[in-house]
Amino acid sequence: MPATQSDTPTLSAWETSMIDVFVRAASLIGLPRSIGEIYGLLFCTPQALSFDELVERLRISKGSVSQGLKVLRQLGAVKMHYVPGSRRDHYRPELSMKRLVRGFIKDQFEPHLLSGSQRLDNIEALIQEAGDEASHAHALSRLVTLRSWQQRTRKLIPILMAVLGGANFFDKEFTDQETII
Amino acid sequence: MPATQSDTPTLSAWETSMIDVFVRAASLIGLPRSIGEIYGLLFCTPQALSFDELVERLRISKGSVSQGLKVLRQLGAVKMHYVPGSRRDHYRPELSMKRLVRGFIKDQFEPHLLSGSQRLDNIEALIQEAGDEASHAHALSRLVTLRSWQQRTRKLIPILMAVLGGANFFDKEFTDQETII
DNA sequence: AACTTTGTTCAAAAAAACTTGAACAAAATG
DNA sequence: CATTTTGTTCAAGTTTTTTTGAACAAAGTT
Repeated sequence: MPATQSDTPTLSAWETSMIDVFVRAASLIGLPRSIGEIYGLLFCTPQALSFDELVERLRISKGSVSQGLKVLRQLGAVKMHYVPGSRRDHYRPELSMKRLVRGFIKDQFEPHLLSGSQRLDNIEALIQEAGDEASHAHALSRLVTLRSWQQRTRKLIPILMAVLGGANFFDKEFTDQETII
Repeated sequence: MPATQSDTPTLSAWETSMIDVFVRAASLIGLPRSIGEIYGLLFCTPQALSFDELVERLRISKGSVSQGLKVLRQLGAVKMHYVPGSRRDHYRPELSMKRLVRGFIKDQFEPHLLSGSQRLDNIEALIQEAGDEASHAHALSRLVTLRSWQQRTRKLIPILMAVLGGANFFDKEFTDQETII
């Protein structure tokens, strides 16, 4: 098979299925399909891939790849990888579950928790201002519940990270260059 | 103020803000606005509310309320509450964070984990069938990574529930009828 | 400096998700 | 049994999100 300069090898069956897993996972956590595809292909591929290779192999637009990589970089889900002799940026997937989860929580979760605290203070003020004295007690007690949920969520995150970071003897990966922590 | 038979009291400022918190929380976990509104209003209100009261006070369609309550029931986020002398179904919010989280995980998370296992087995078969012998090793090692992520997620869930269920001395609620566990 | 390569931005198009409301079913009432 | 009450279903309409691609910027080459 004489390869002309730009024949894009189509995705193999197993690659398609594995990418599909990431597309579903992305949608589960509220990220668009294209982001799942990009991370998925990087995950499947032994070498770092360039912008153009992602565009060609996935057959999605440059715009989608550009925005997708931007989000993935923010999340810490991909790392840029210098390839000598190439001017293009190359990308590798982050393979540590702990770092992936931390990135997601830091970027998508904690901001909401924070702004949440201020919102609850605001609500407390509104309850005080409200005319209806009779229902103050109930309103305030619900506010207490809400604050306790917030606080518990905050305490949960470090525990989660500790469990993910702890002695994970069951998932060493010996065949990869990367150390999976 | 002579109340005619169907004057709908508009939502107070604090109710609106508190409902807003739930609308945001809903969107964070991928649920539609209307579901956040319904749960939010139930959360704000001392008494159980009927279907019609939800439609009227939130000013959303019967269809939205019907579908929203269906999802909330599935999640275990609302409970039906019998009100003597009324033919209508009445609803109360589930106030236990543990139960809310469990309902969400059981309904939205675990199914994906399960189907995930079968998908990975499928991918393994596809890798074996694939012609490209050279990349088998890499593909299989990535599959191992994926399985370890799955397994860790599965182990995480009981820990999460245990932490939520454990001695949570800081969030007792004394003023409500319900026991918050 | 003109040209090429590489990647970003953003307005418009396309797709997906959500909401509505009218038609319908189920059960209670008279 | 006809009628009313209560709630569900679903096709069509609306809104939101995602994708595209052409114009643009930045930096490297000749």
